[in-house]
Amino acid sequence: MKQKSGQTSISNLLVQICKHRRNKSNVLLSEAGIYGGQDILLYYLSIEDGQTVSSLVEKMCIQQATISTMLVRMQASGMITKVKDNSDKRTSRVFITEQGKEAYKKIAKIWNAMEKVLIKGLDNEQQETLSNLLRAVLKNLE
Amino acid sequence: MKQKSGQTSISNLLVQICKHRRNKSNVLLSEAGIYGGQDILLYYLSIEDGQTVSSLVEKMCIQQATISTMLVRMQASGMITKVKDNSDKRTSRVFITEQGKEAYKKIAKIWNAMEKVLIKGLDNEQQETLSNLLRAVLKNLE
DNA sequence: TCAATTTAGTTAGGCGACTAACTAAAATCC
DNA sequence: GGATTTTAGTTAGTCGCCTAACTAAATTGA
Repeated sequence: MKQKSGQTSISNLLVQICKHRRNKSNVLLSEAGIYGGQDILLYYLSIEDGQTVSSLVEKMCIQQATISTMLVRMQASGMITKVKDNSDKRTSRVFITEQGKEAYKKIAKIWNAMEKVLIKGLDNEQQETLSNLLRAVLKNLE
Repeated sequence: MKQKSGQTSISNLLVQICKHRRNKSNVLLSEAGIYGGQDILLYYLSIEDGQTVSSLVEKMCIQQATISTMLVRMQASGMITKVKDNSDKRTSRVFITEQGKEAYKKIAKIWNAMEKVLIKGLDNEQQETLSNLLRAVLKNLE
């Protein structure tokens, strides 16, 4: 059996979708004063404030180095603050600022809007099916 | 109806999948001596050699600026060559080198391997369903 | 014909993401 | 208790990707 590849593969469809999703998302996020990637960080901080950098790294599935420079920028832009932990002087705890909270409100709206765009025209059953299949794919990658 | 968001949304699943897919892909591609993103360029060149930069930009859905620096690097690493077009001195034509062709052979194998990983455990019908749903999502984004 | 506009690419600078090499602090172990 | 190892983060450097500003060449249009 000849395998699909290139243009027609699921892999390529995913790449295309992510490219477009990211582009659309970035346009909207820039209106909230943040950059793509920072939204996820603010999401996790809004779930639990004052986490360590390592904790965020684990949840966000990114490298320490990535988040490190990201936090420098986000502190500079006033979205978060970083406080050294006294009980363990290696670690820093990250807190979301009021400005960050305001930004996150916009982010939540943007995510909902993005989701609506993505699933436009799909009925509940199709959404469920897609969700299940994507979960299977994700599992395959982990 | 409460909308799904955050962790459980299709948008988030797609982000997760793409992150993992990209990571896995990058590991394999680095063994072929190229970086993520360069594979797609070599793919389009292998389909049609000697294209203009604009032509590649259109197919790859990226900005001229992105491909411009990318081509500088890929010419430096010996994957492609760039030749000024005499009939239109604004344009350059991009050619894949022998080394680039060798790299592409590896890329094709990597893509097939990636596809296999992605769809592991899904039967033909599920693959078809997923493919159709992803196409619908992609259409929603365009 | 010659100025104005469009088109093709490049350069500069910023962000997310990565690896590798590093510092500093905590934990472990002899 | 002191040396070794592990853990937490940072810094430097590379890439892909983007926007904005720029150059140069082709096209259009009065």
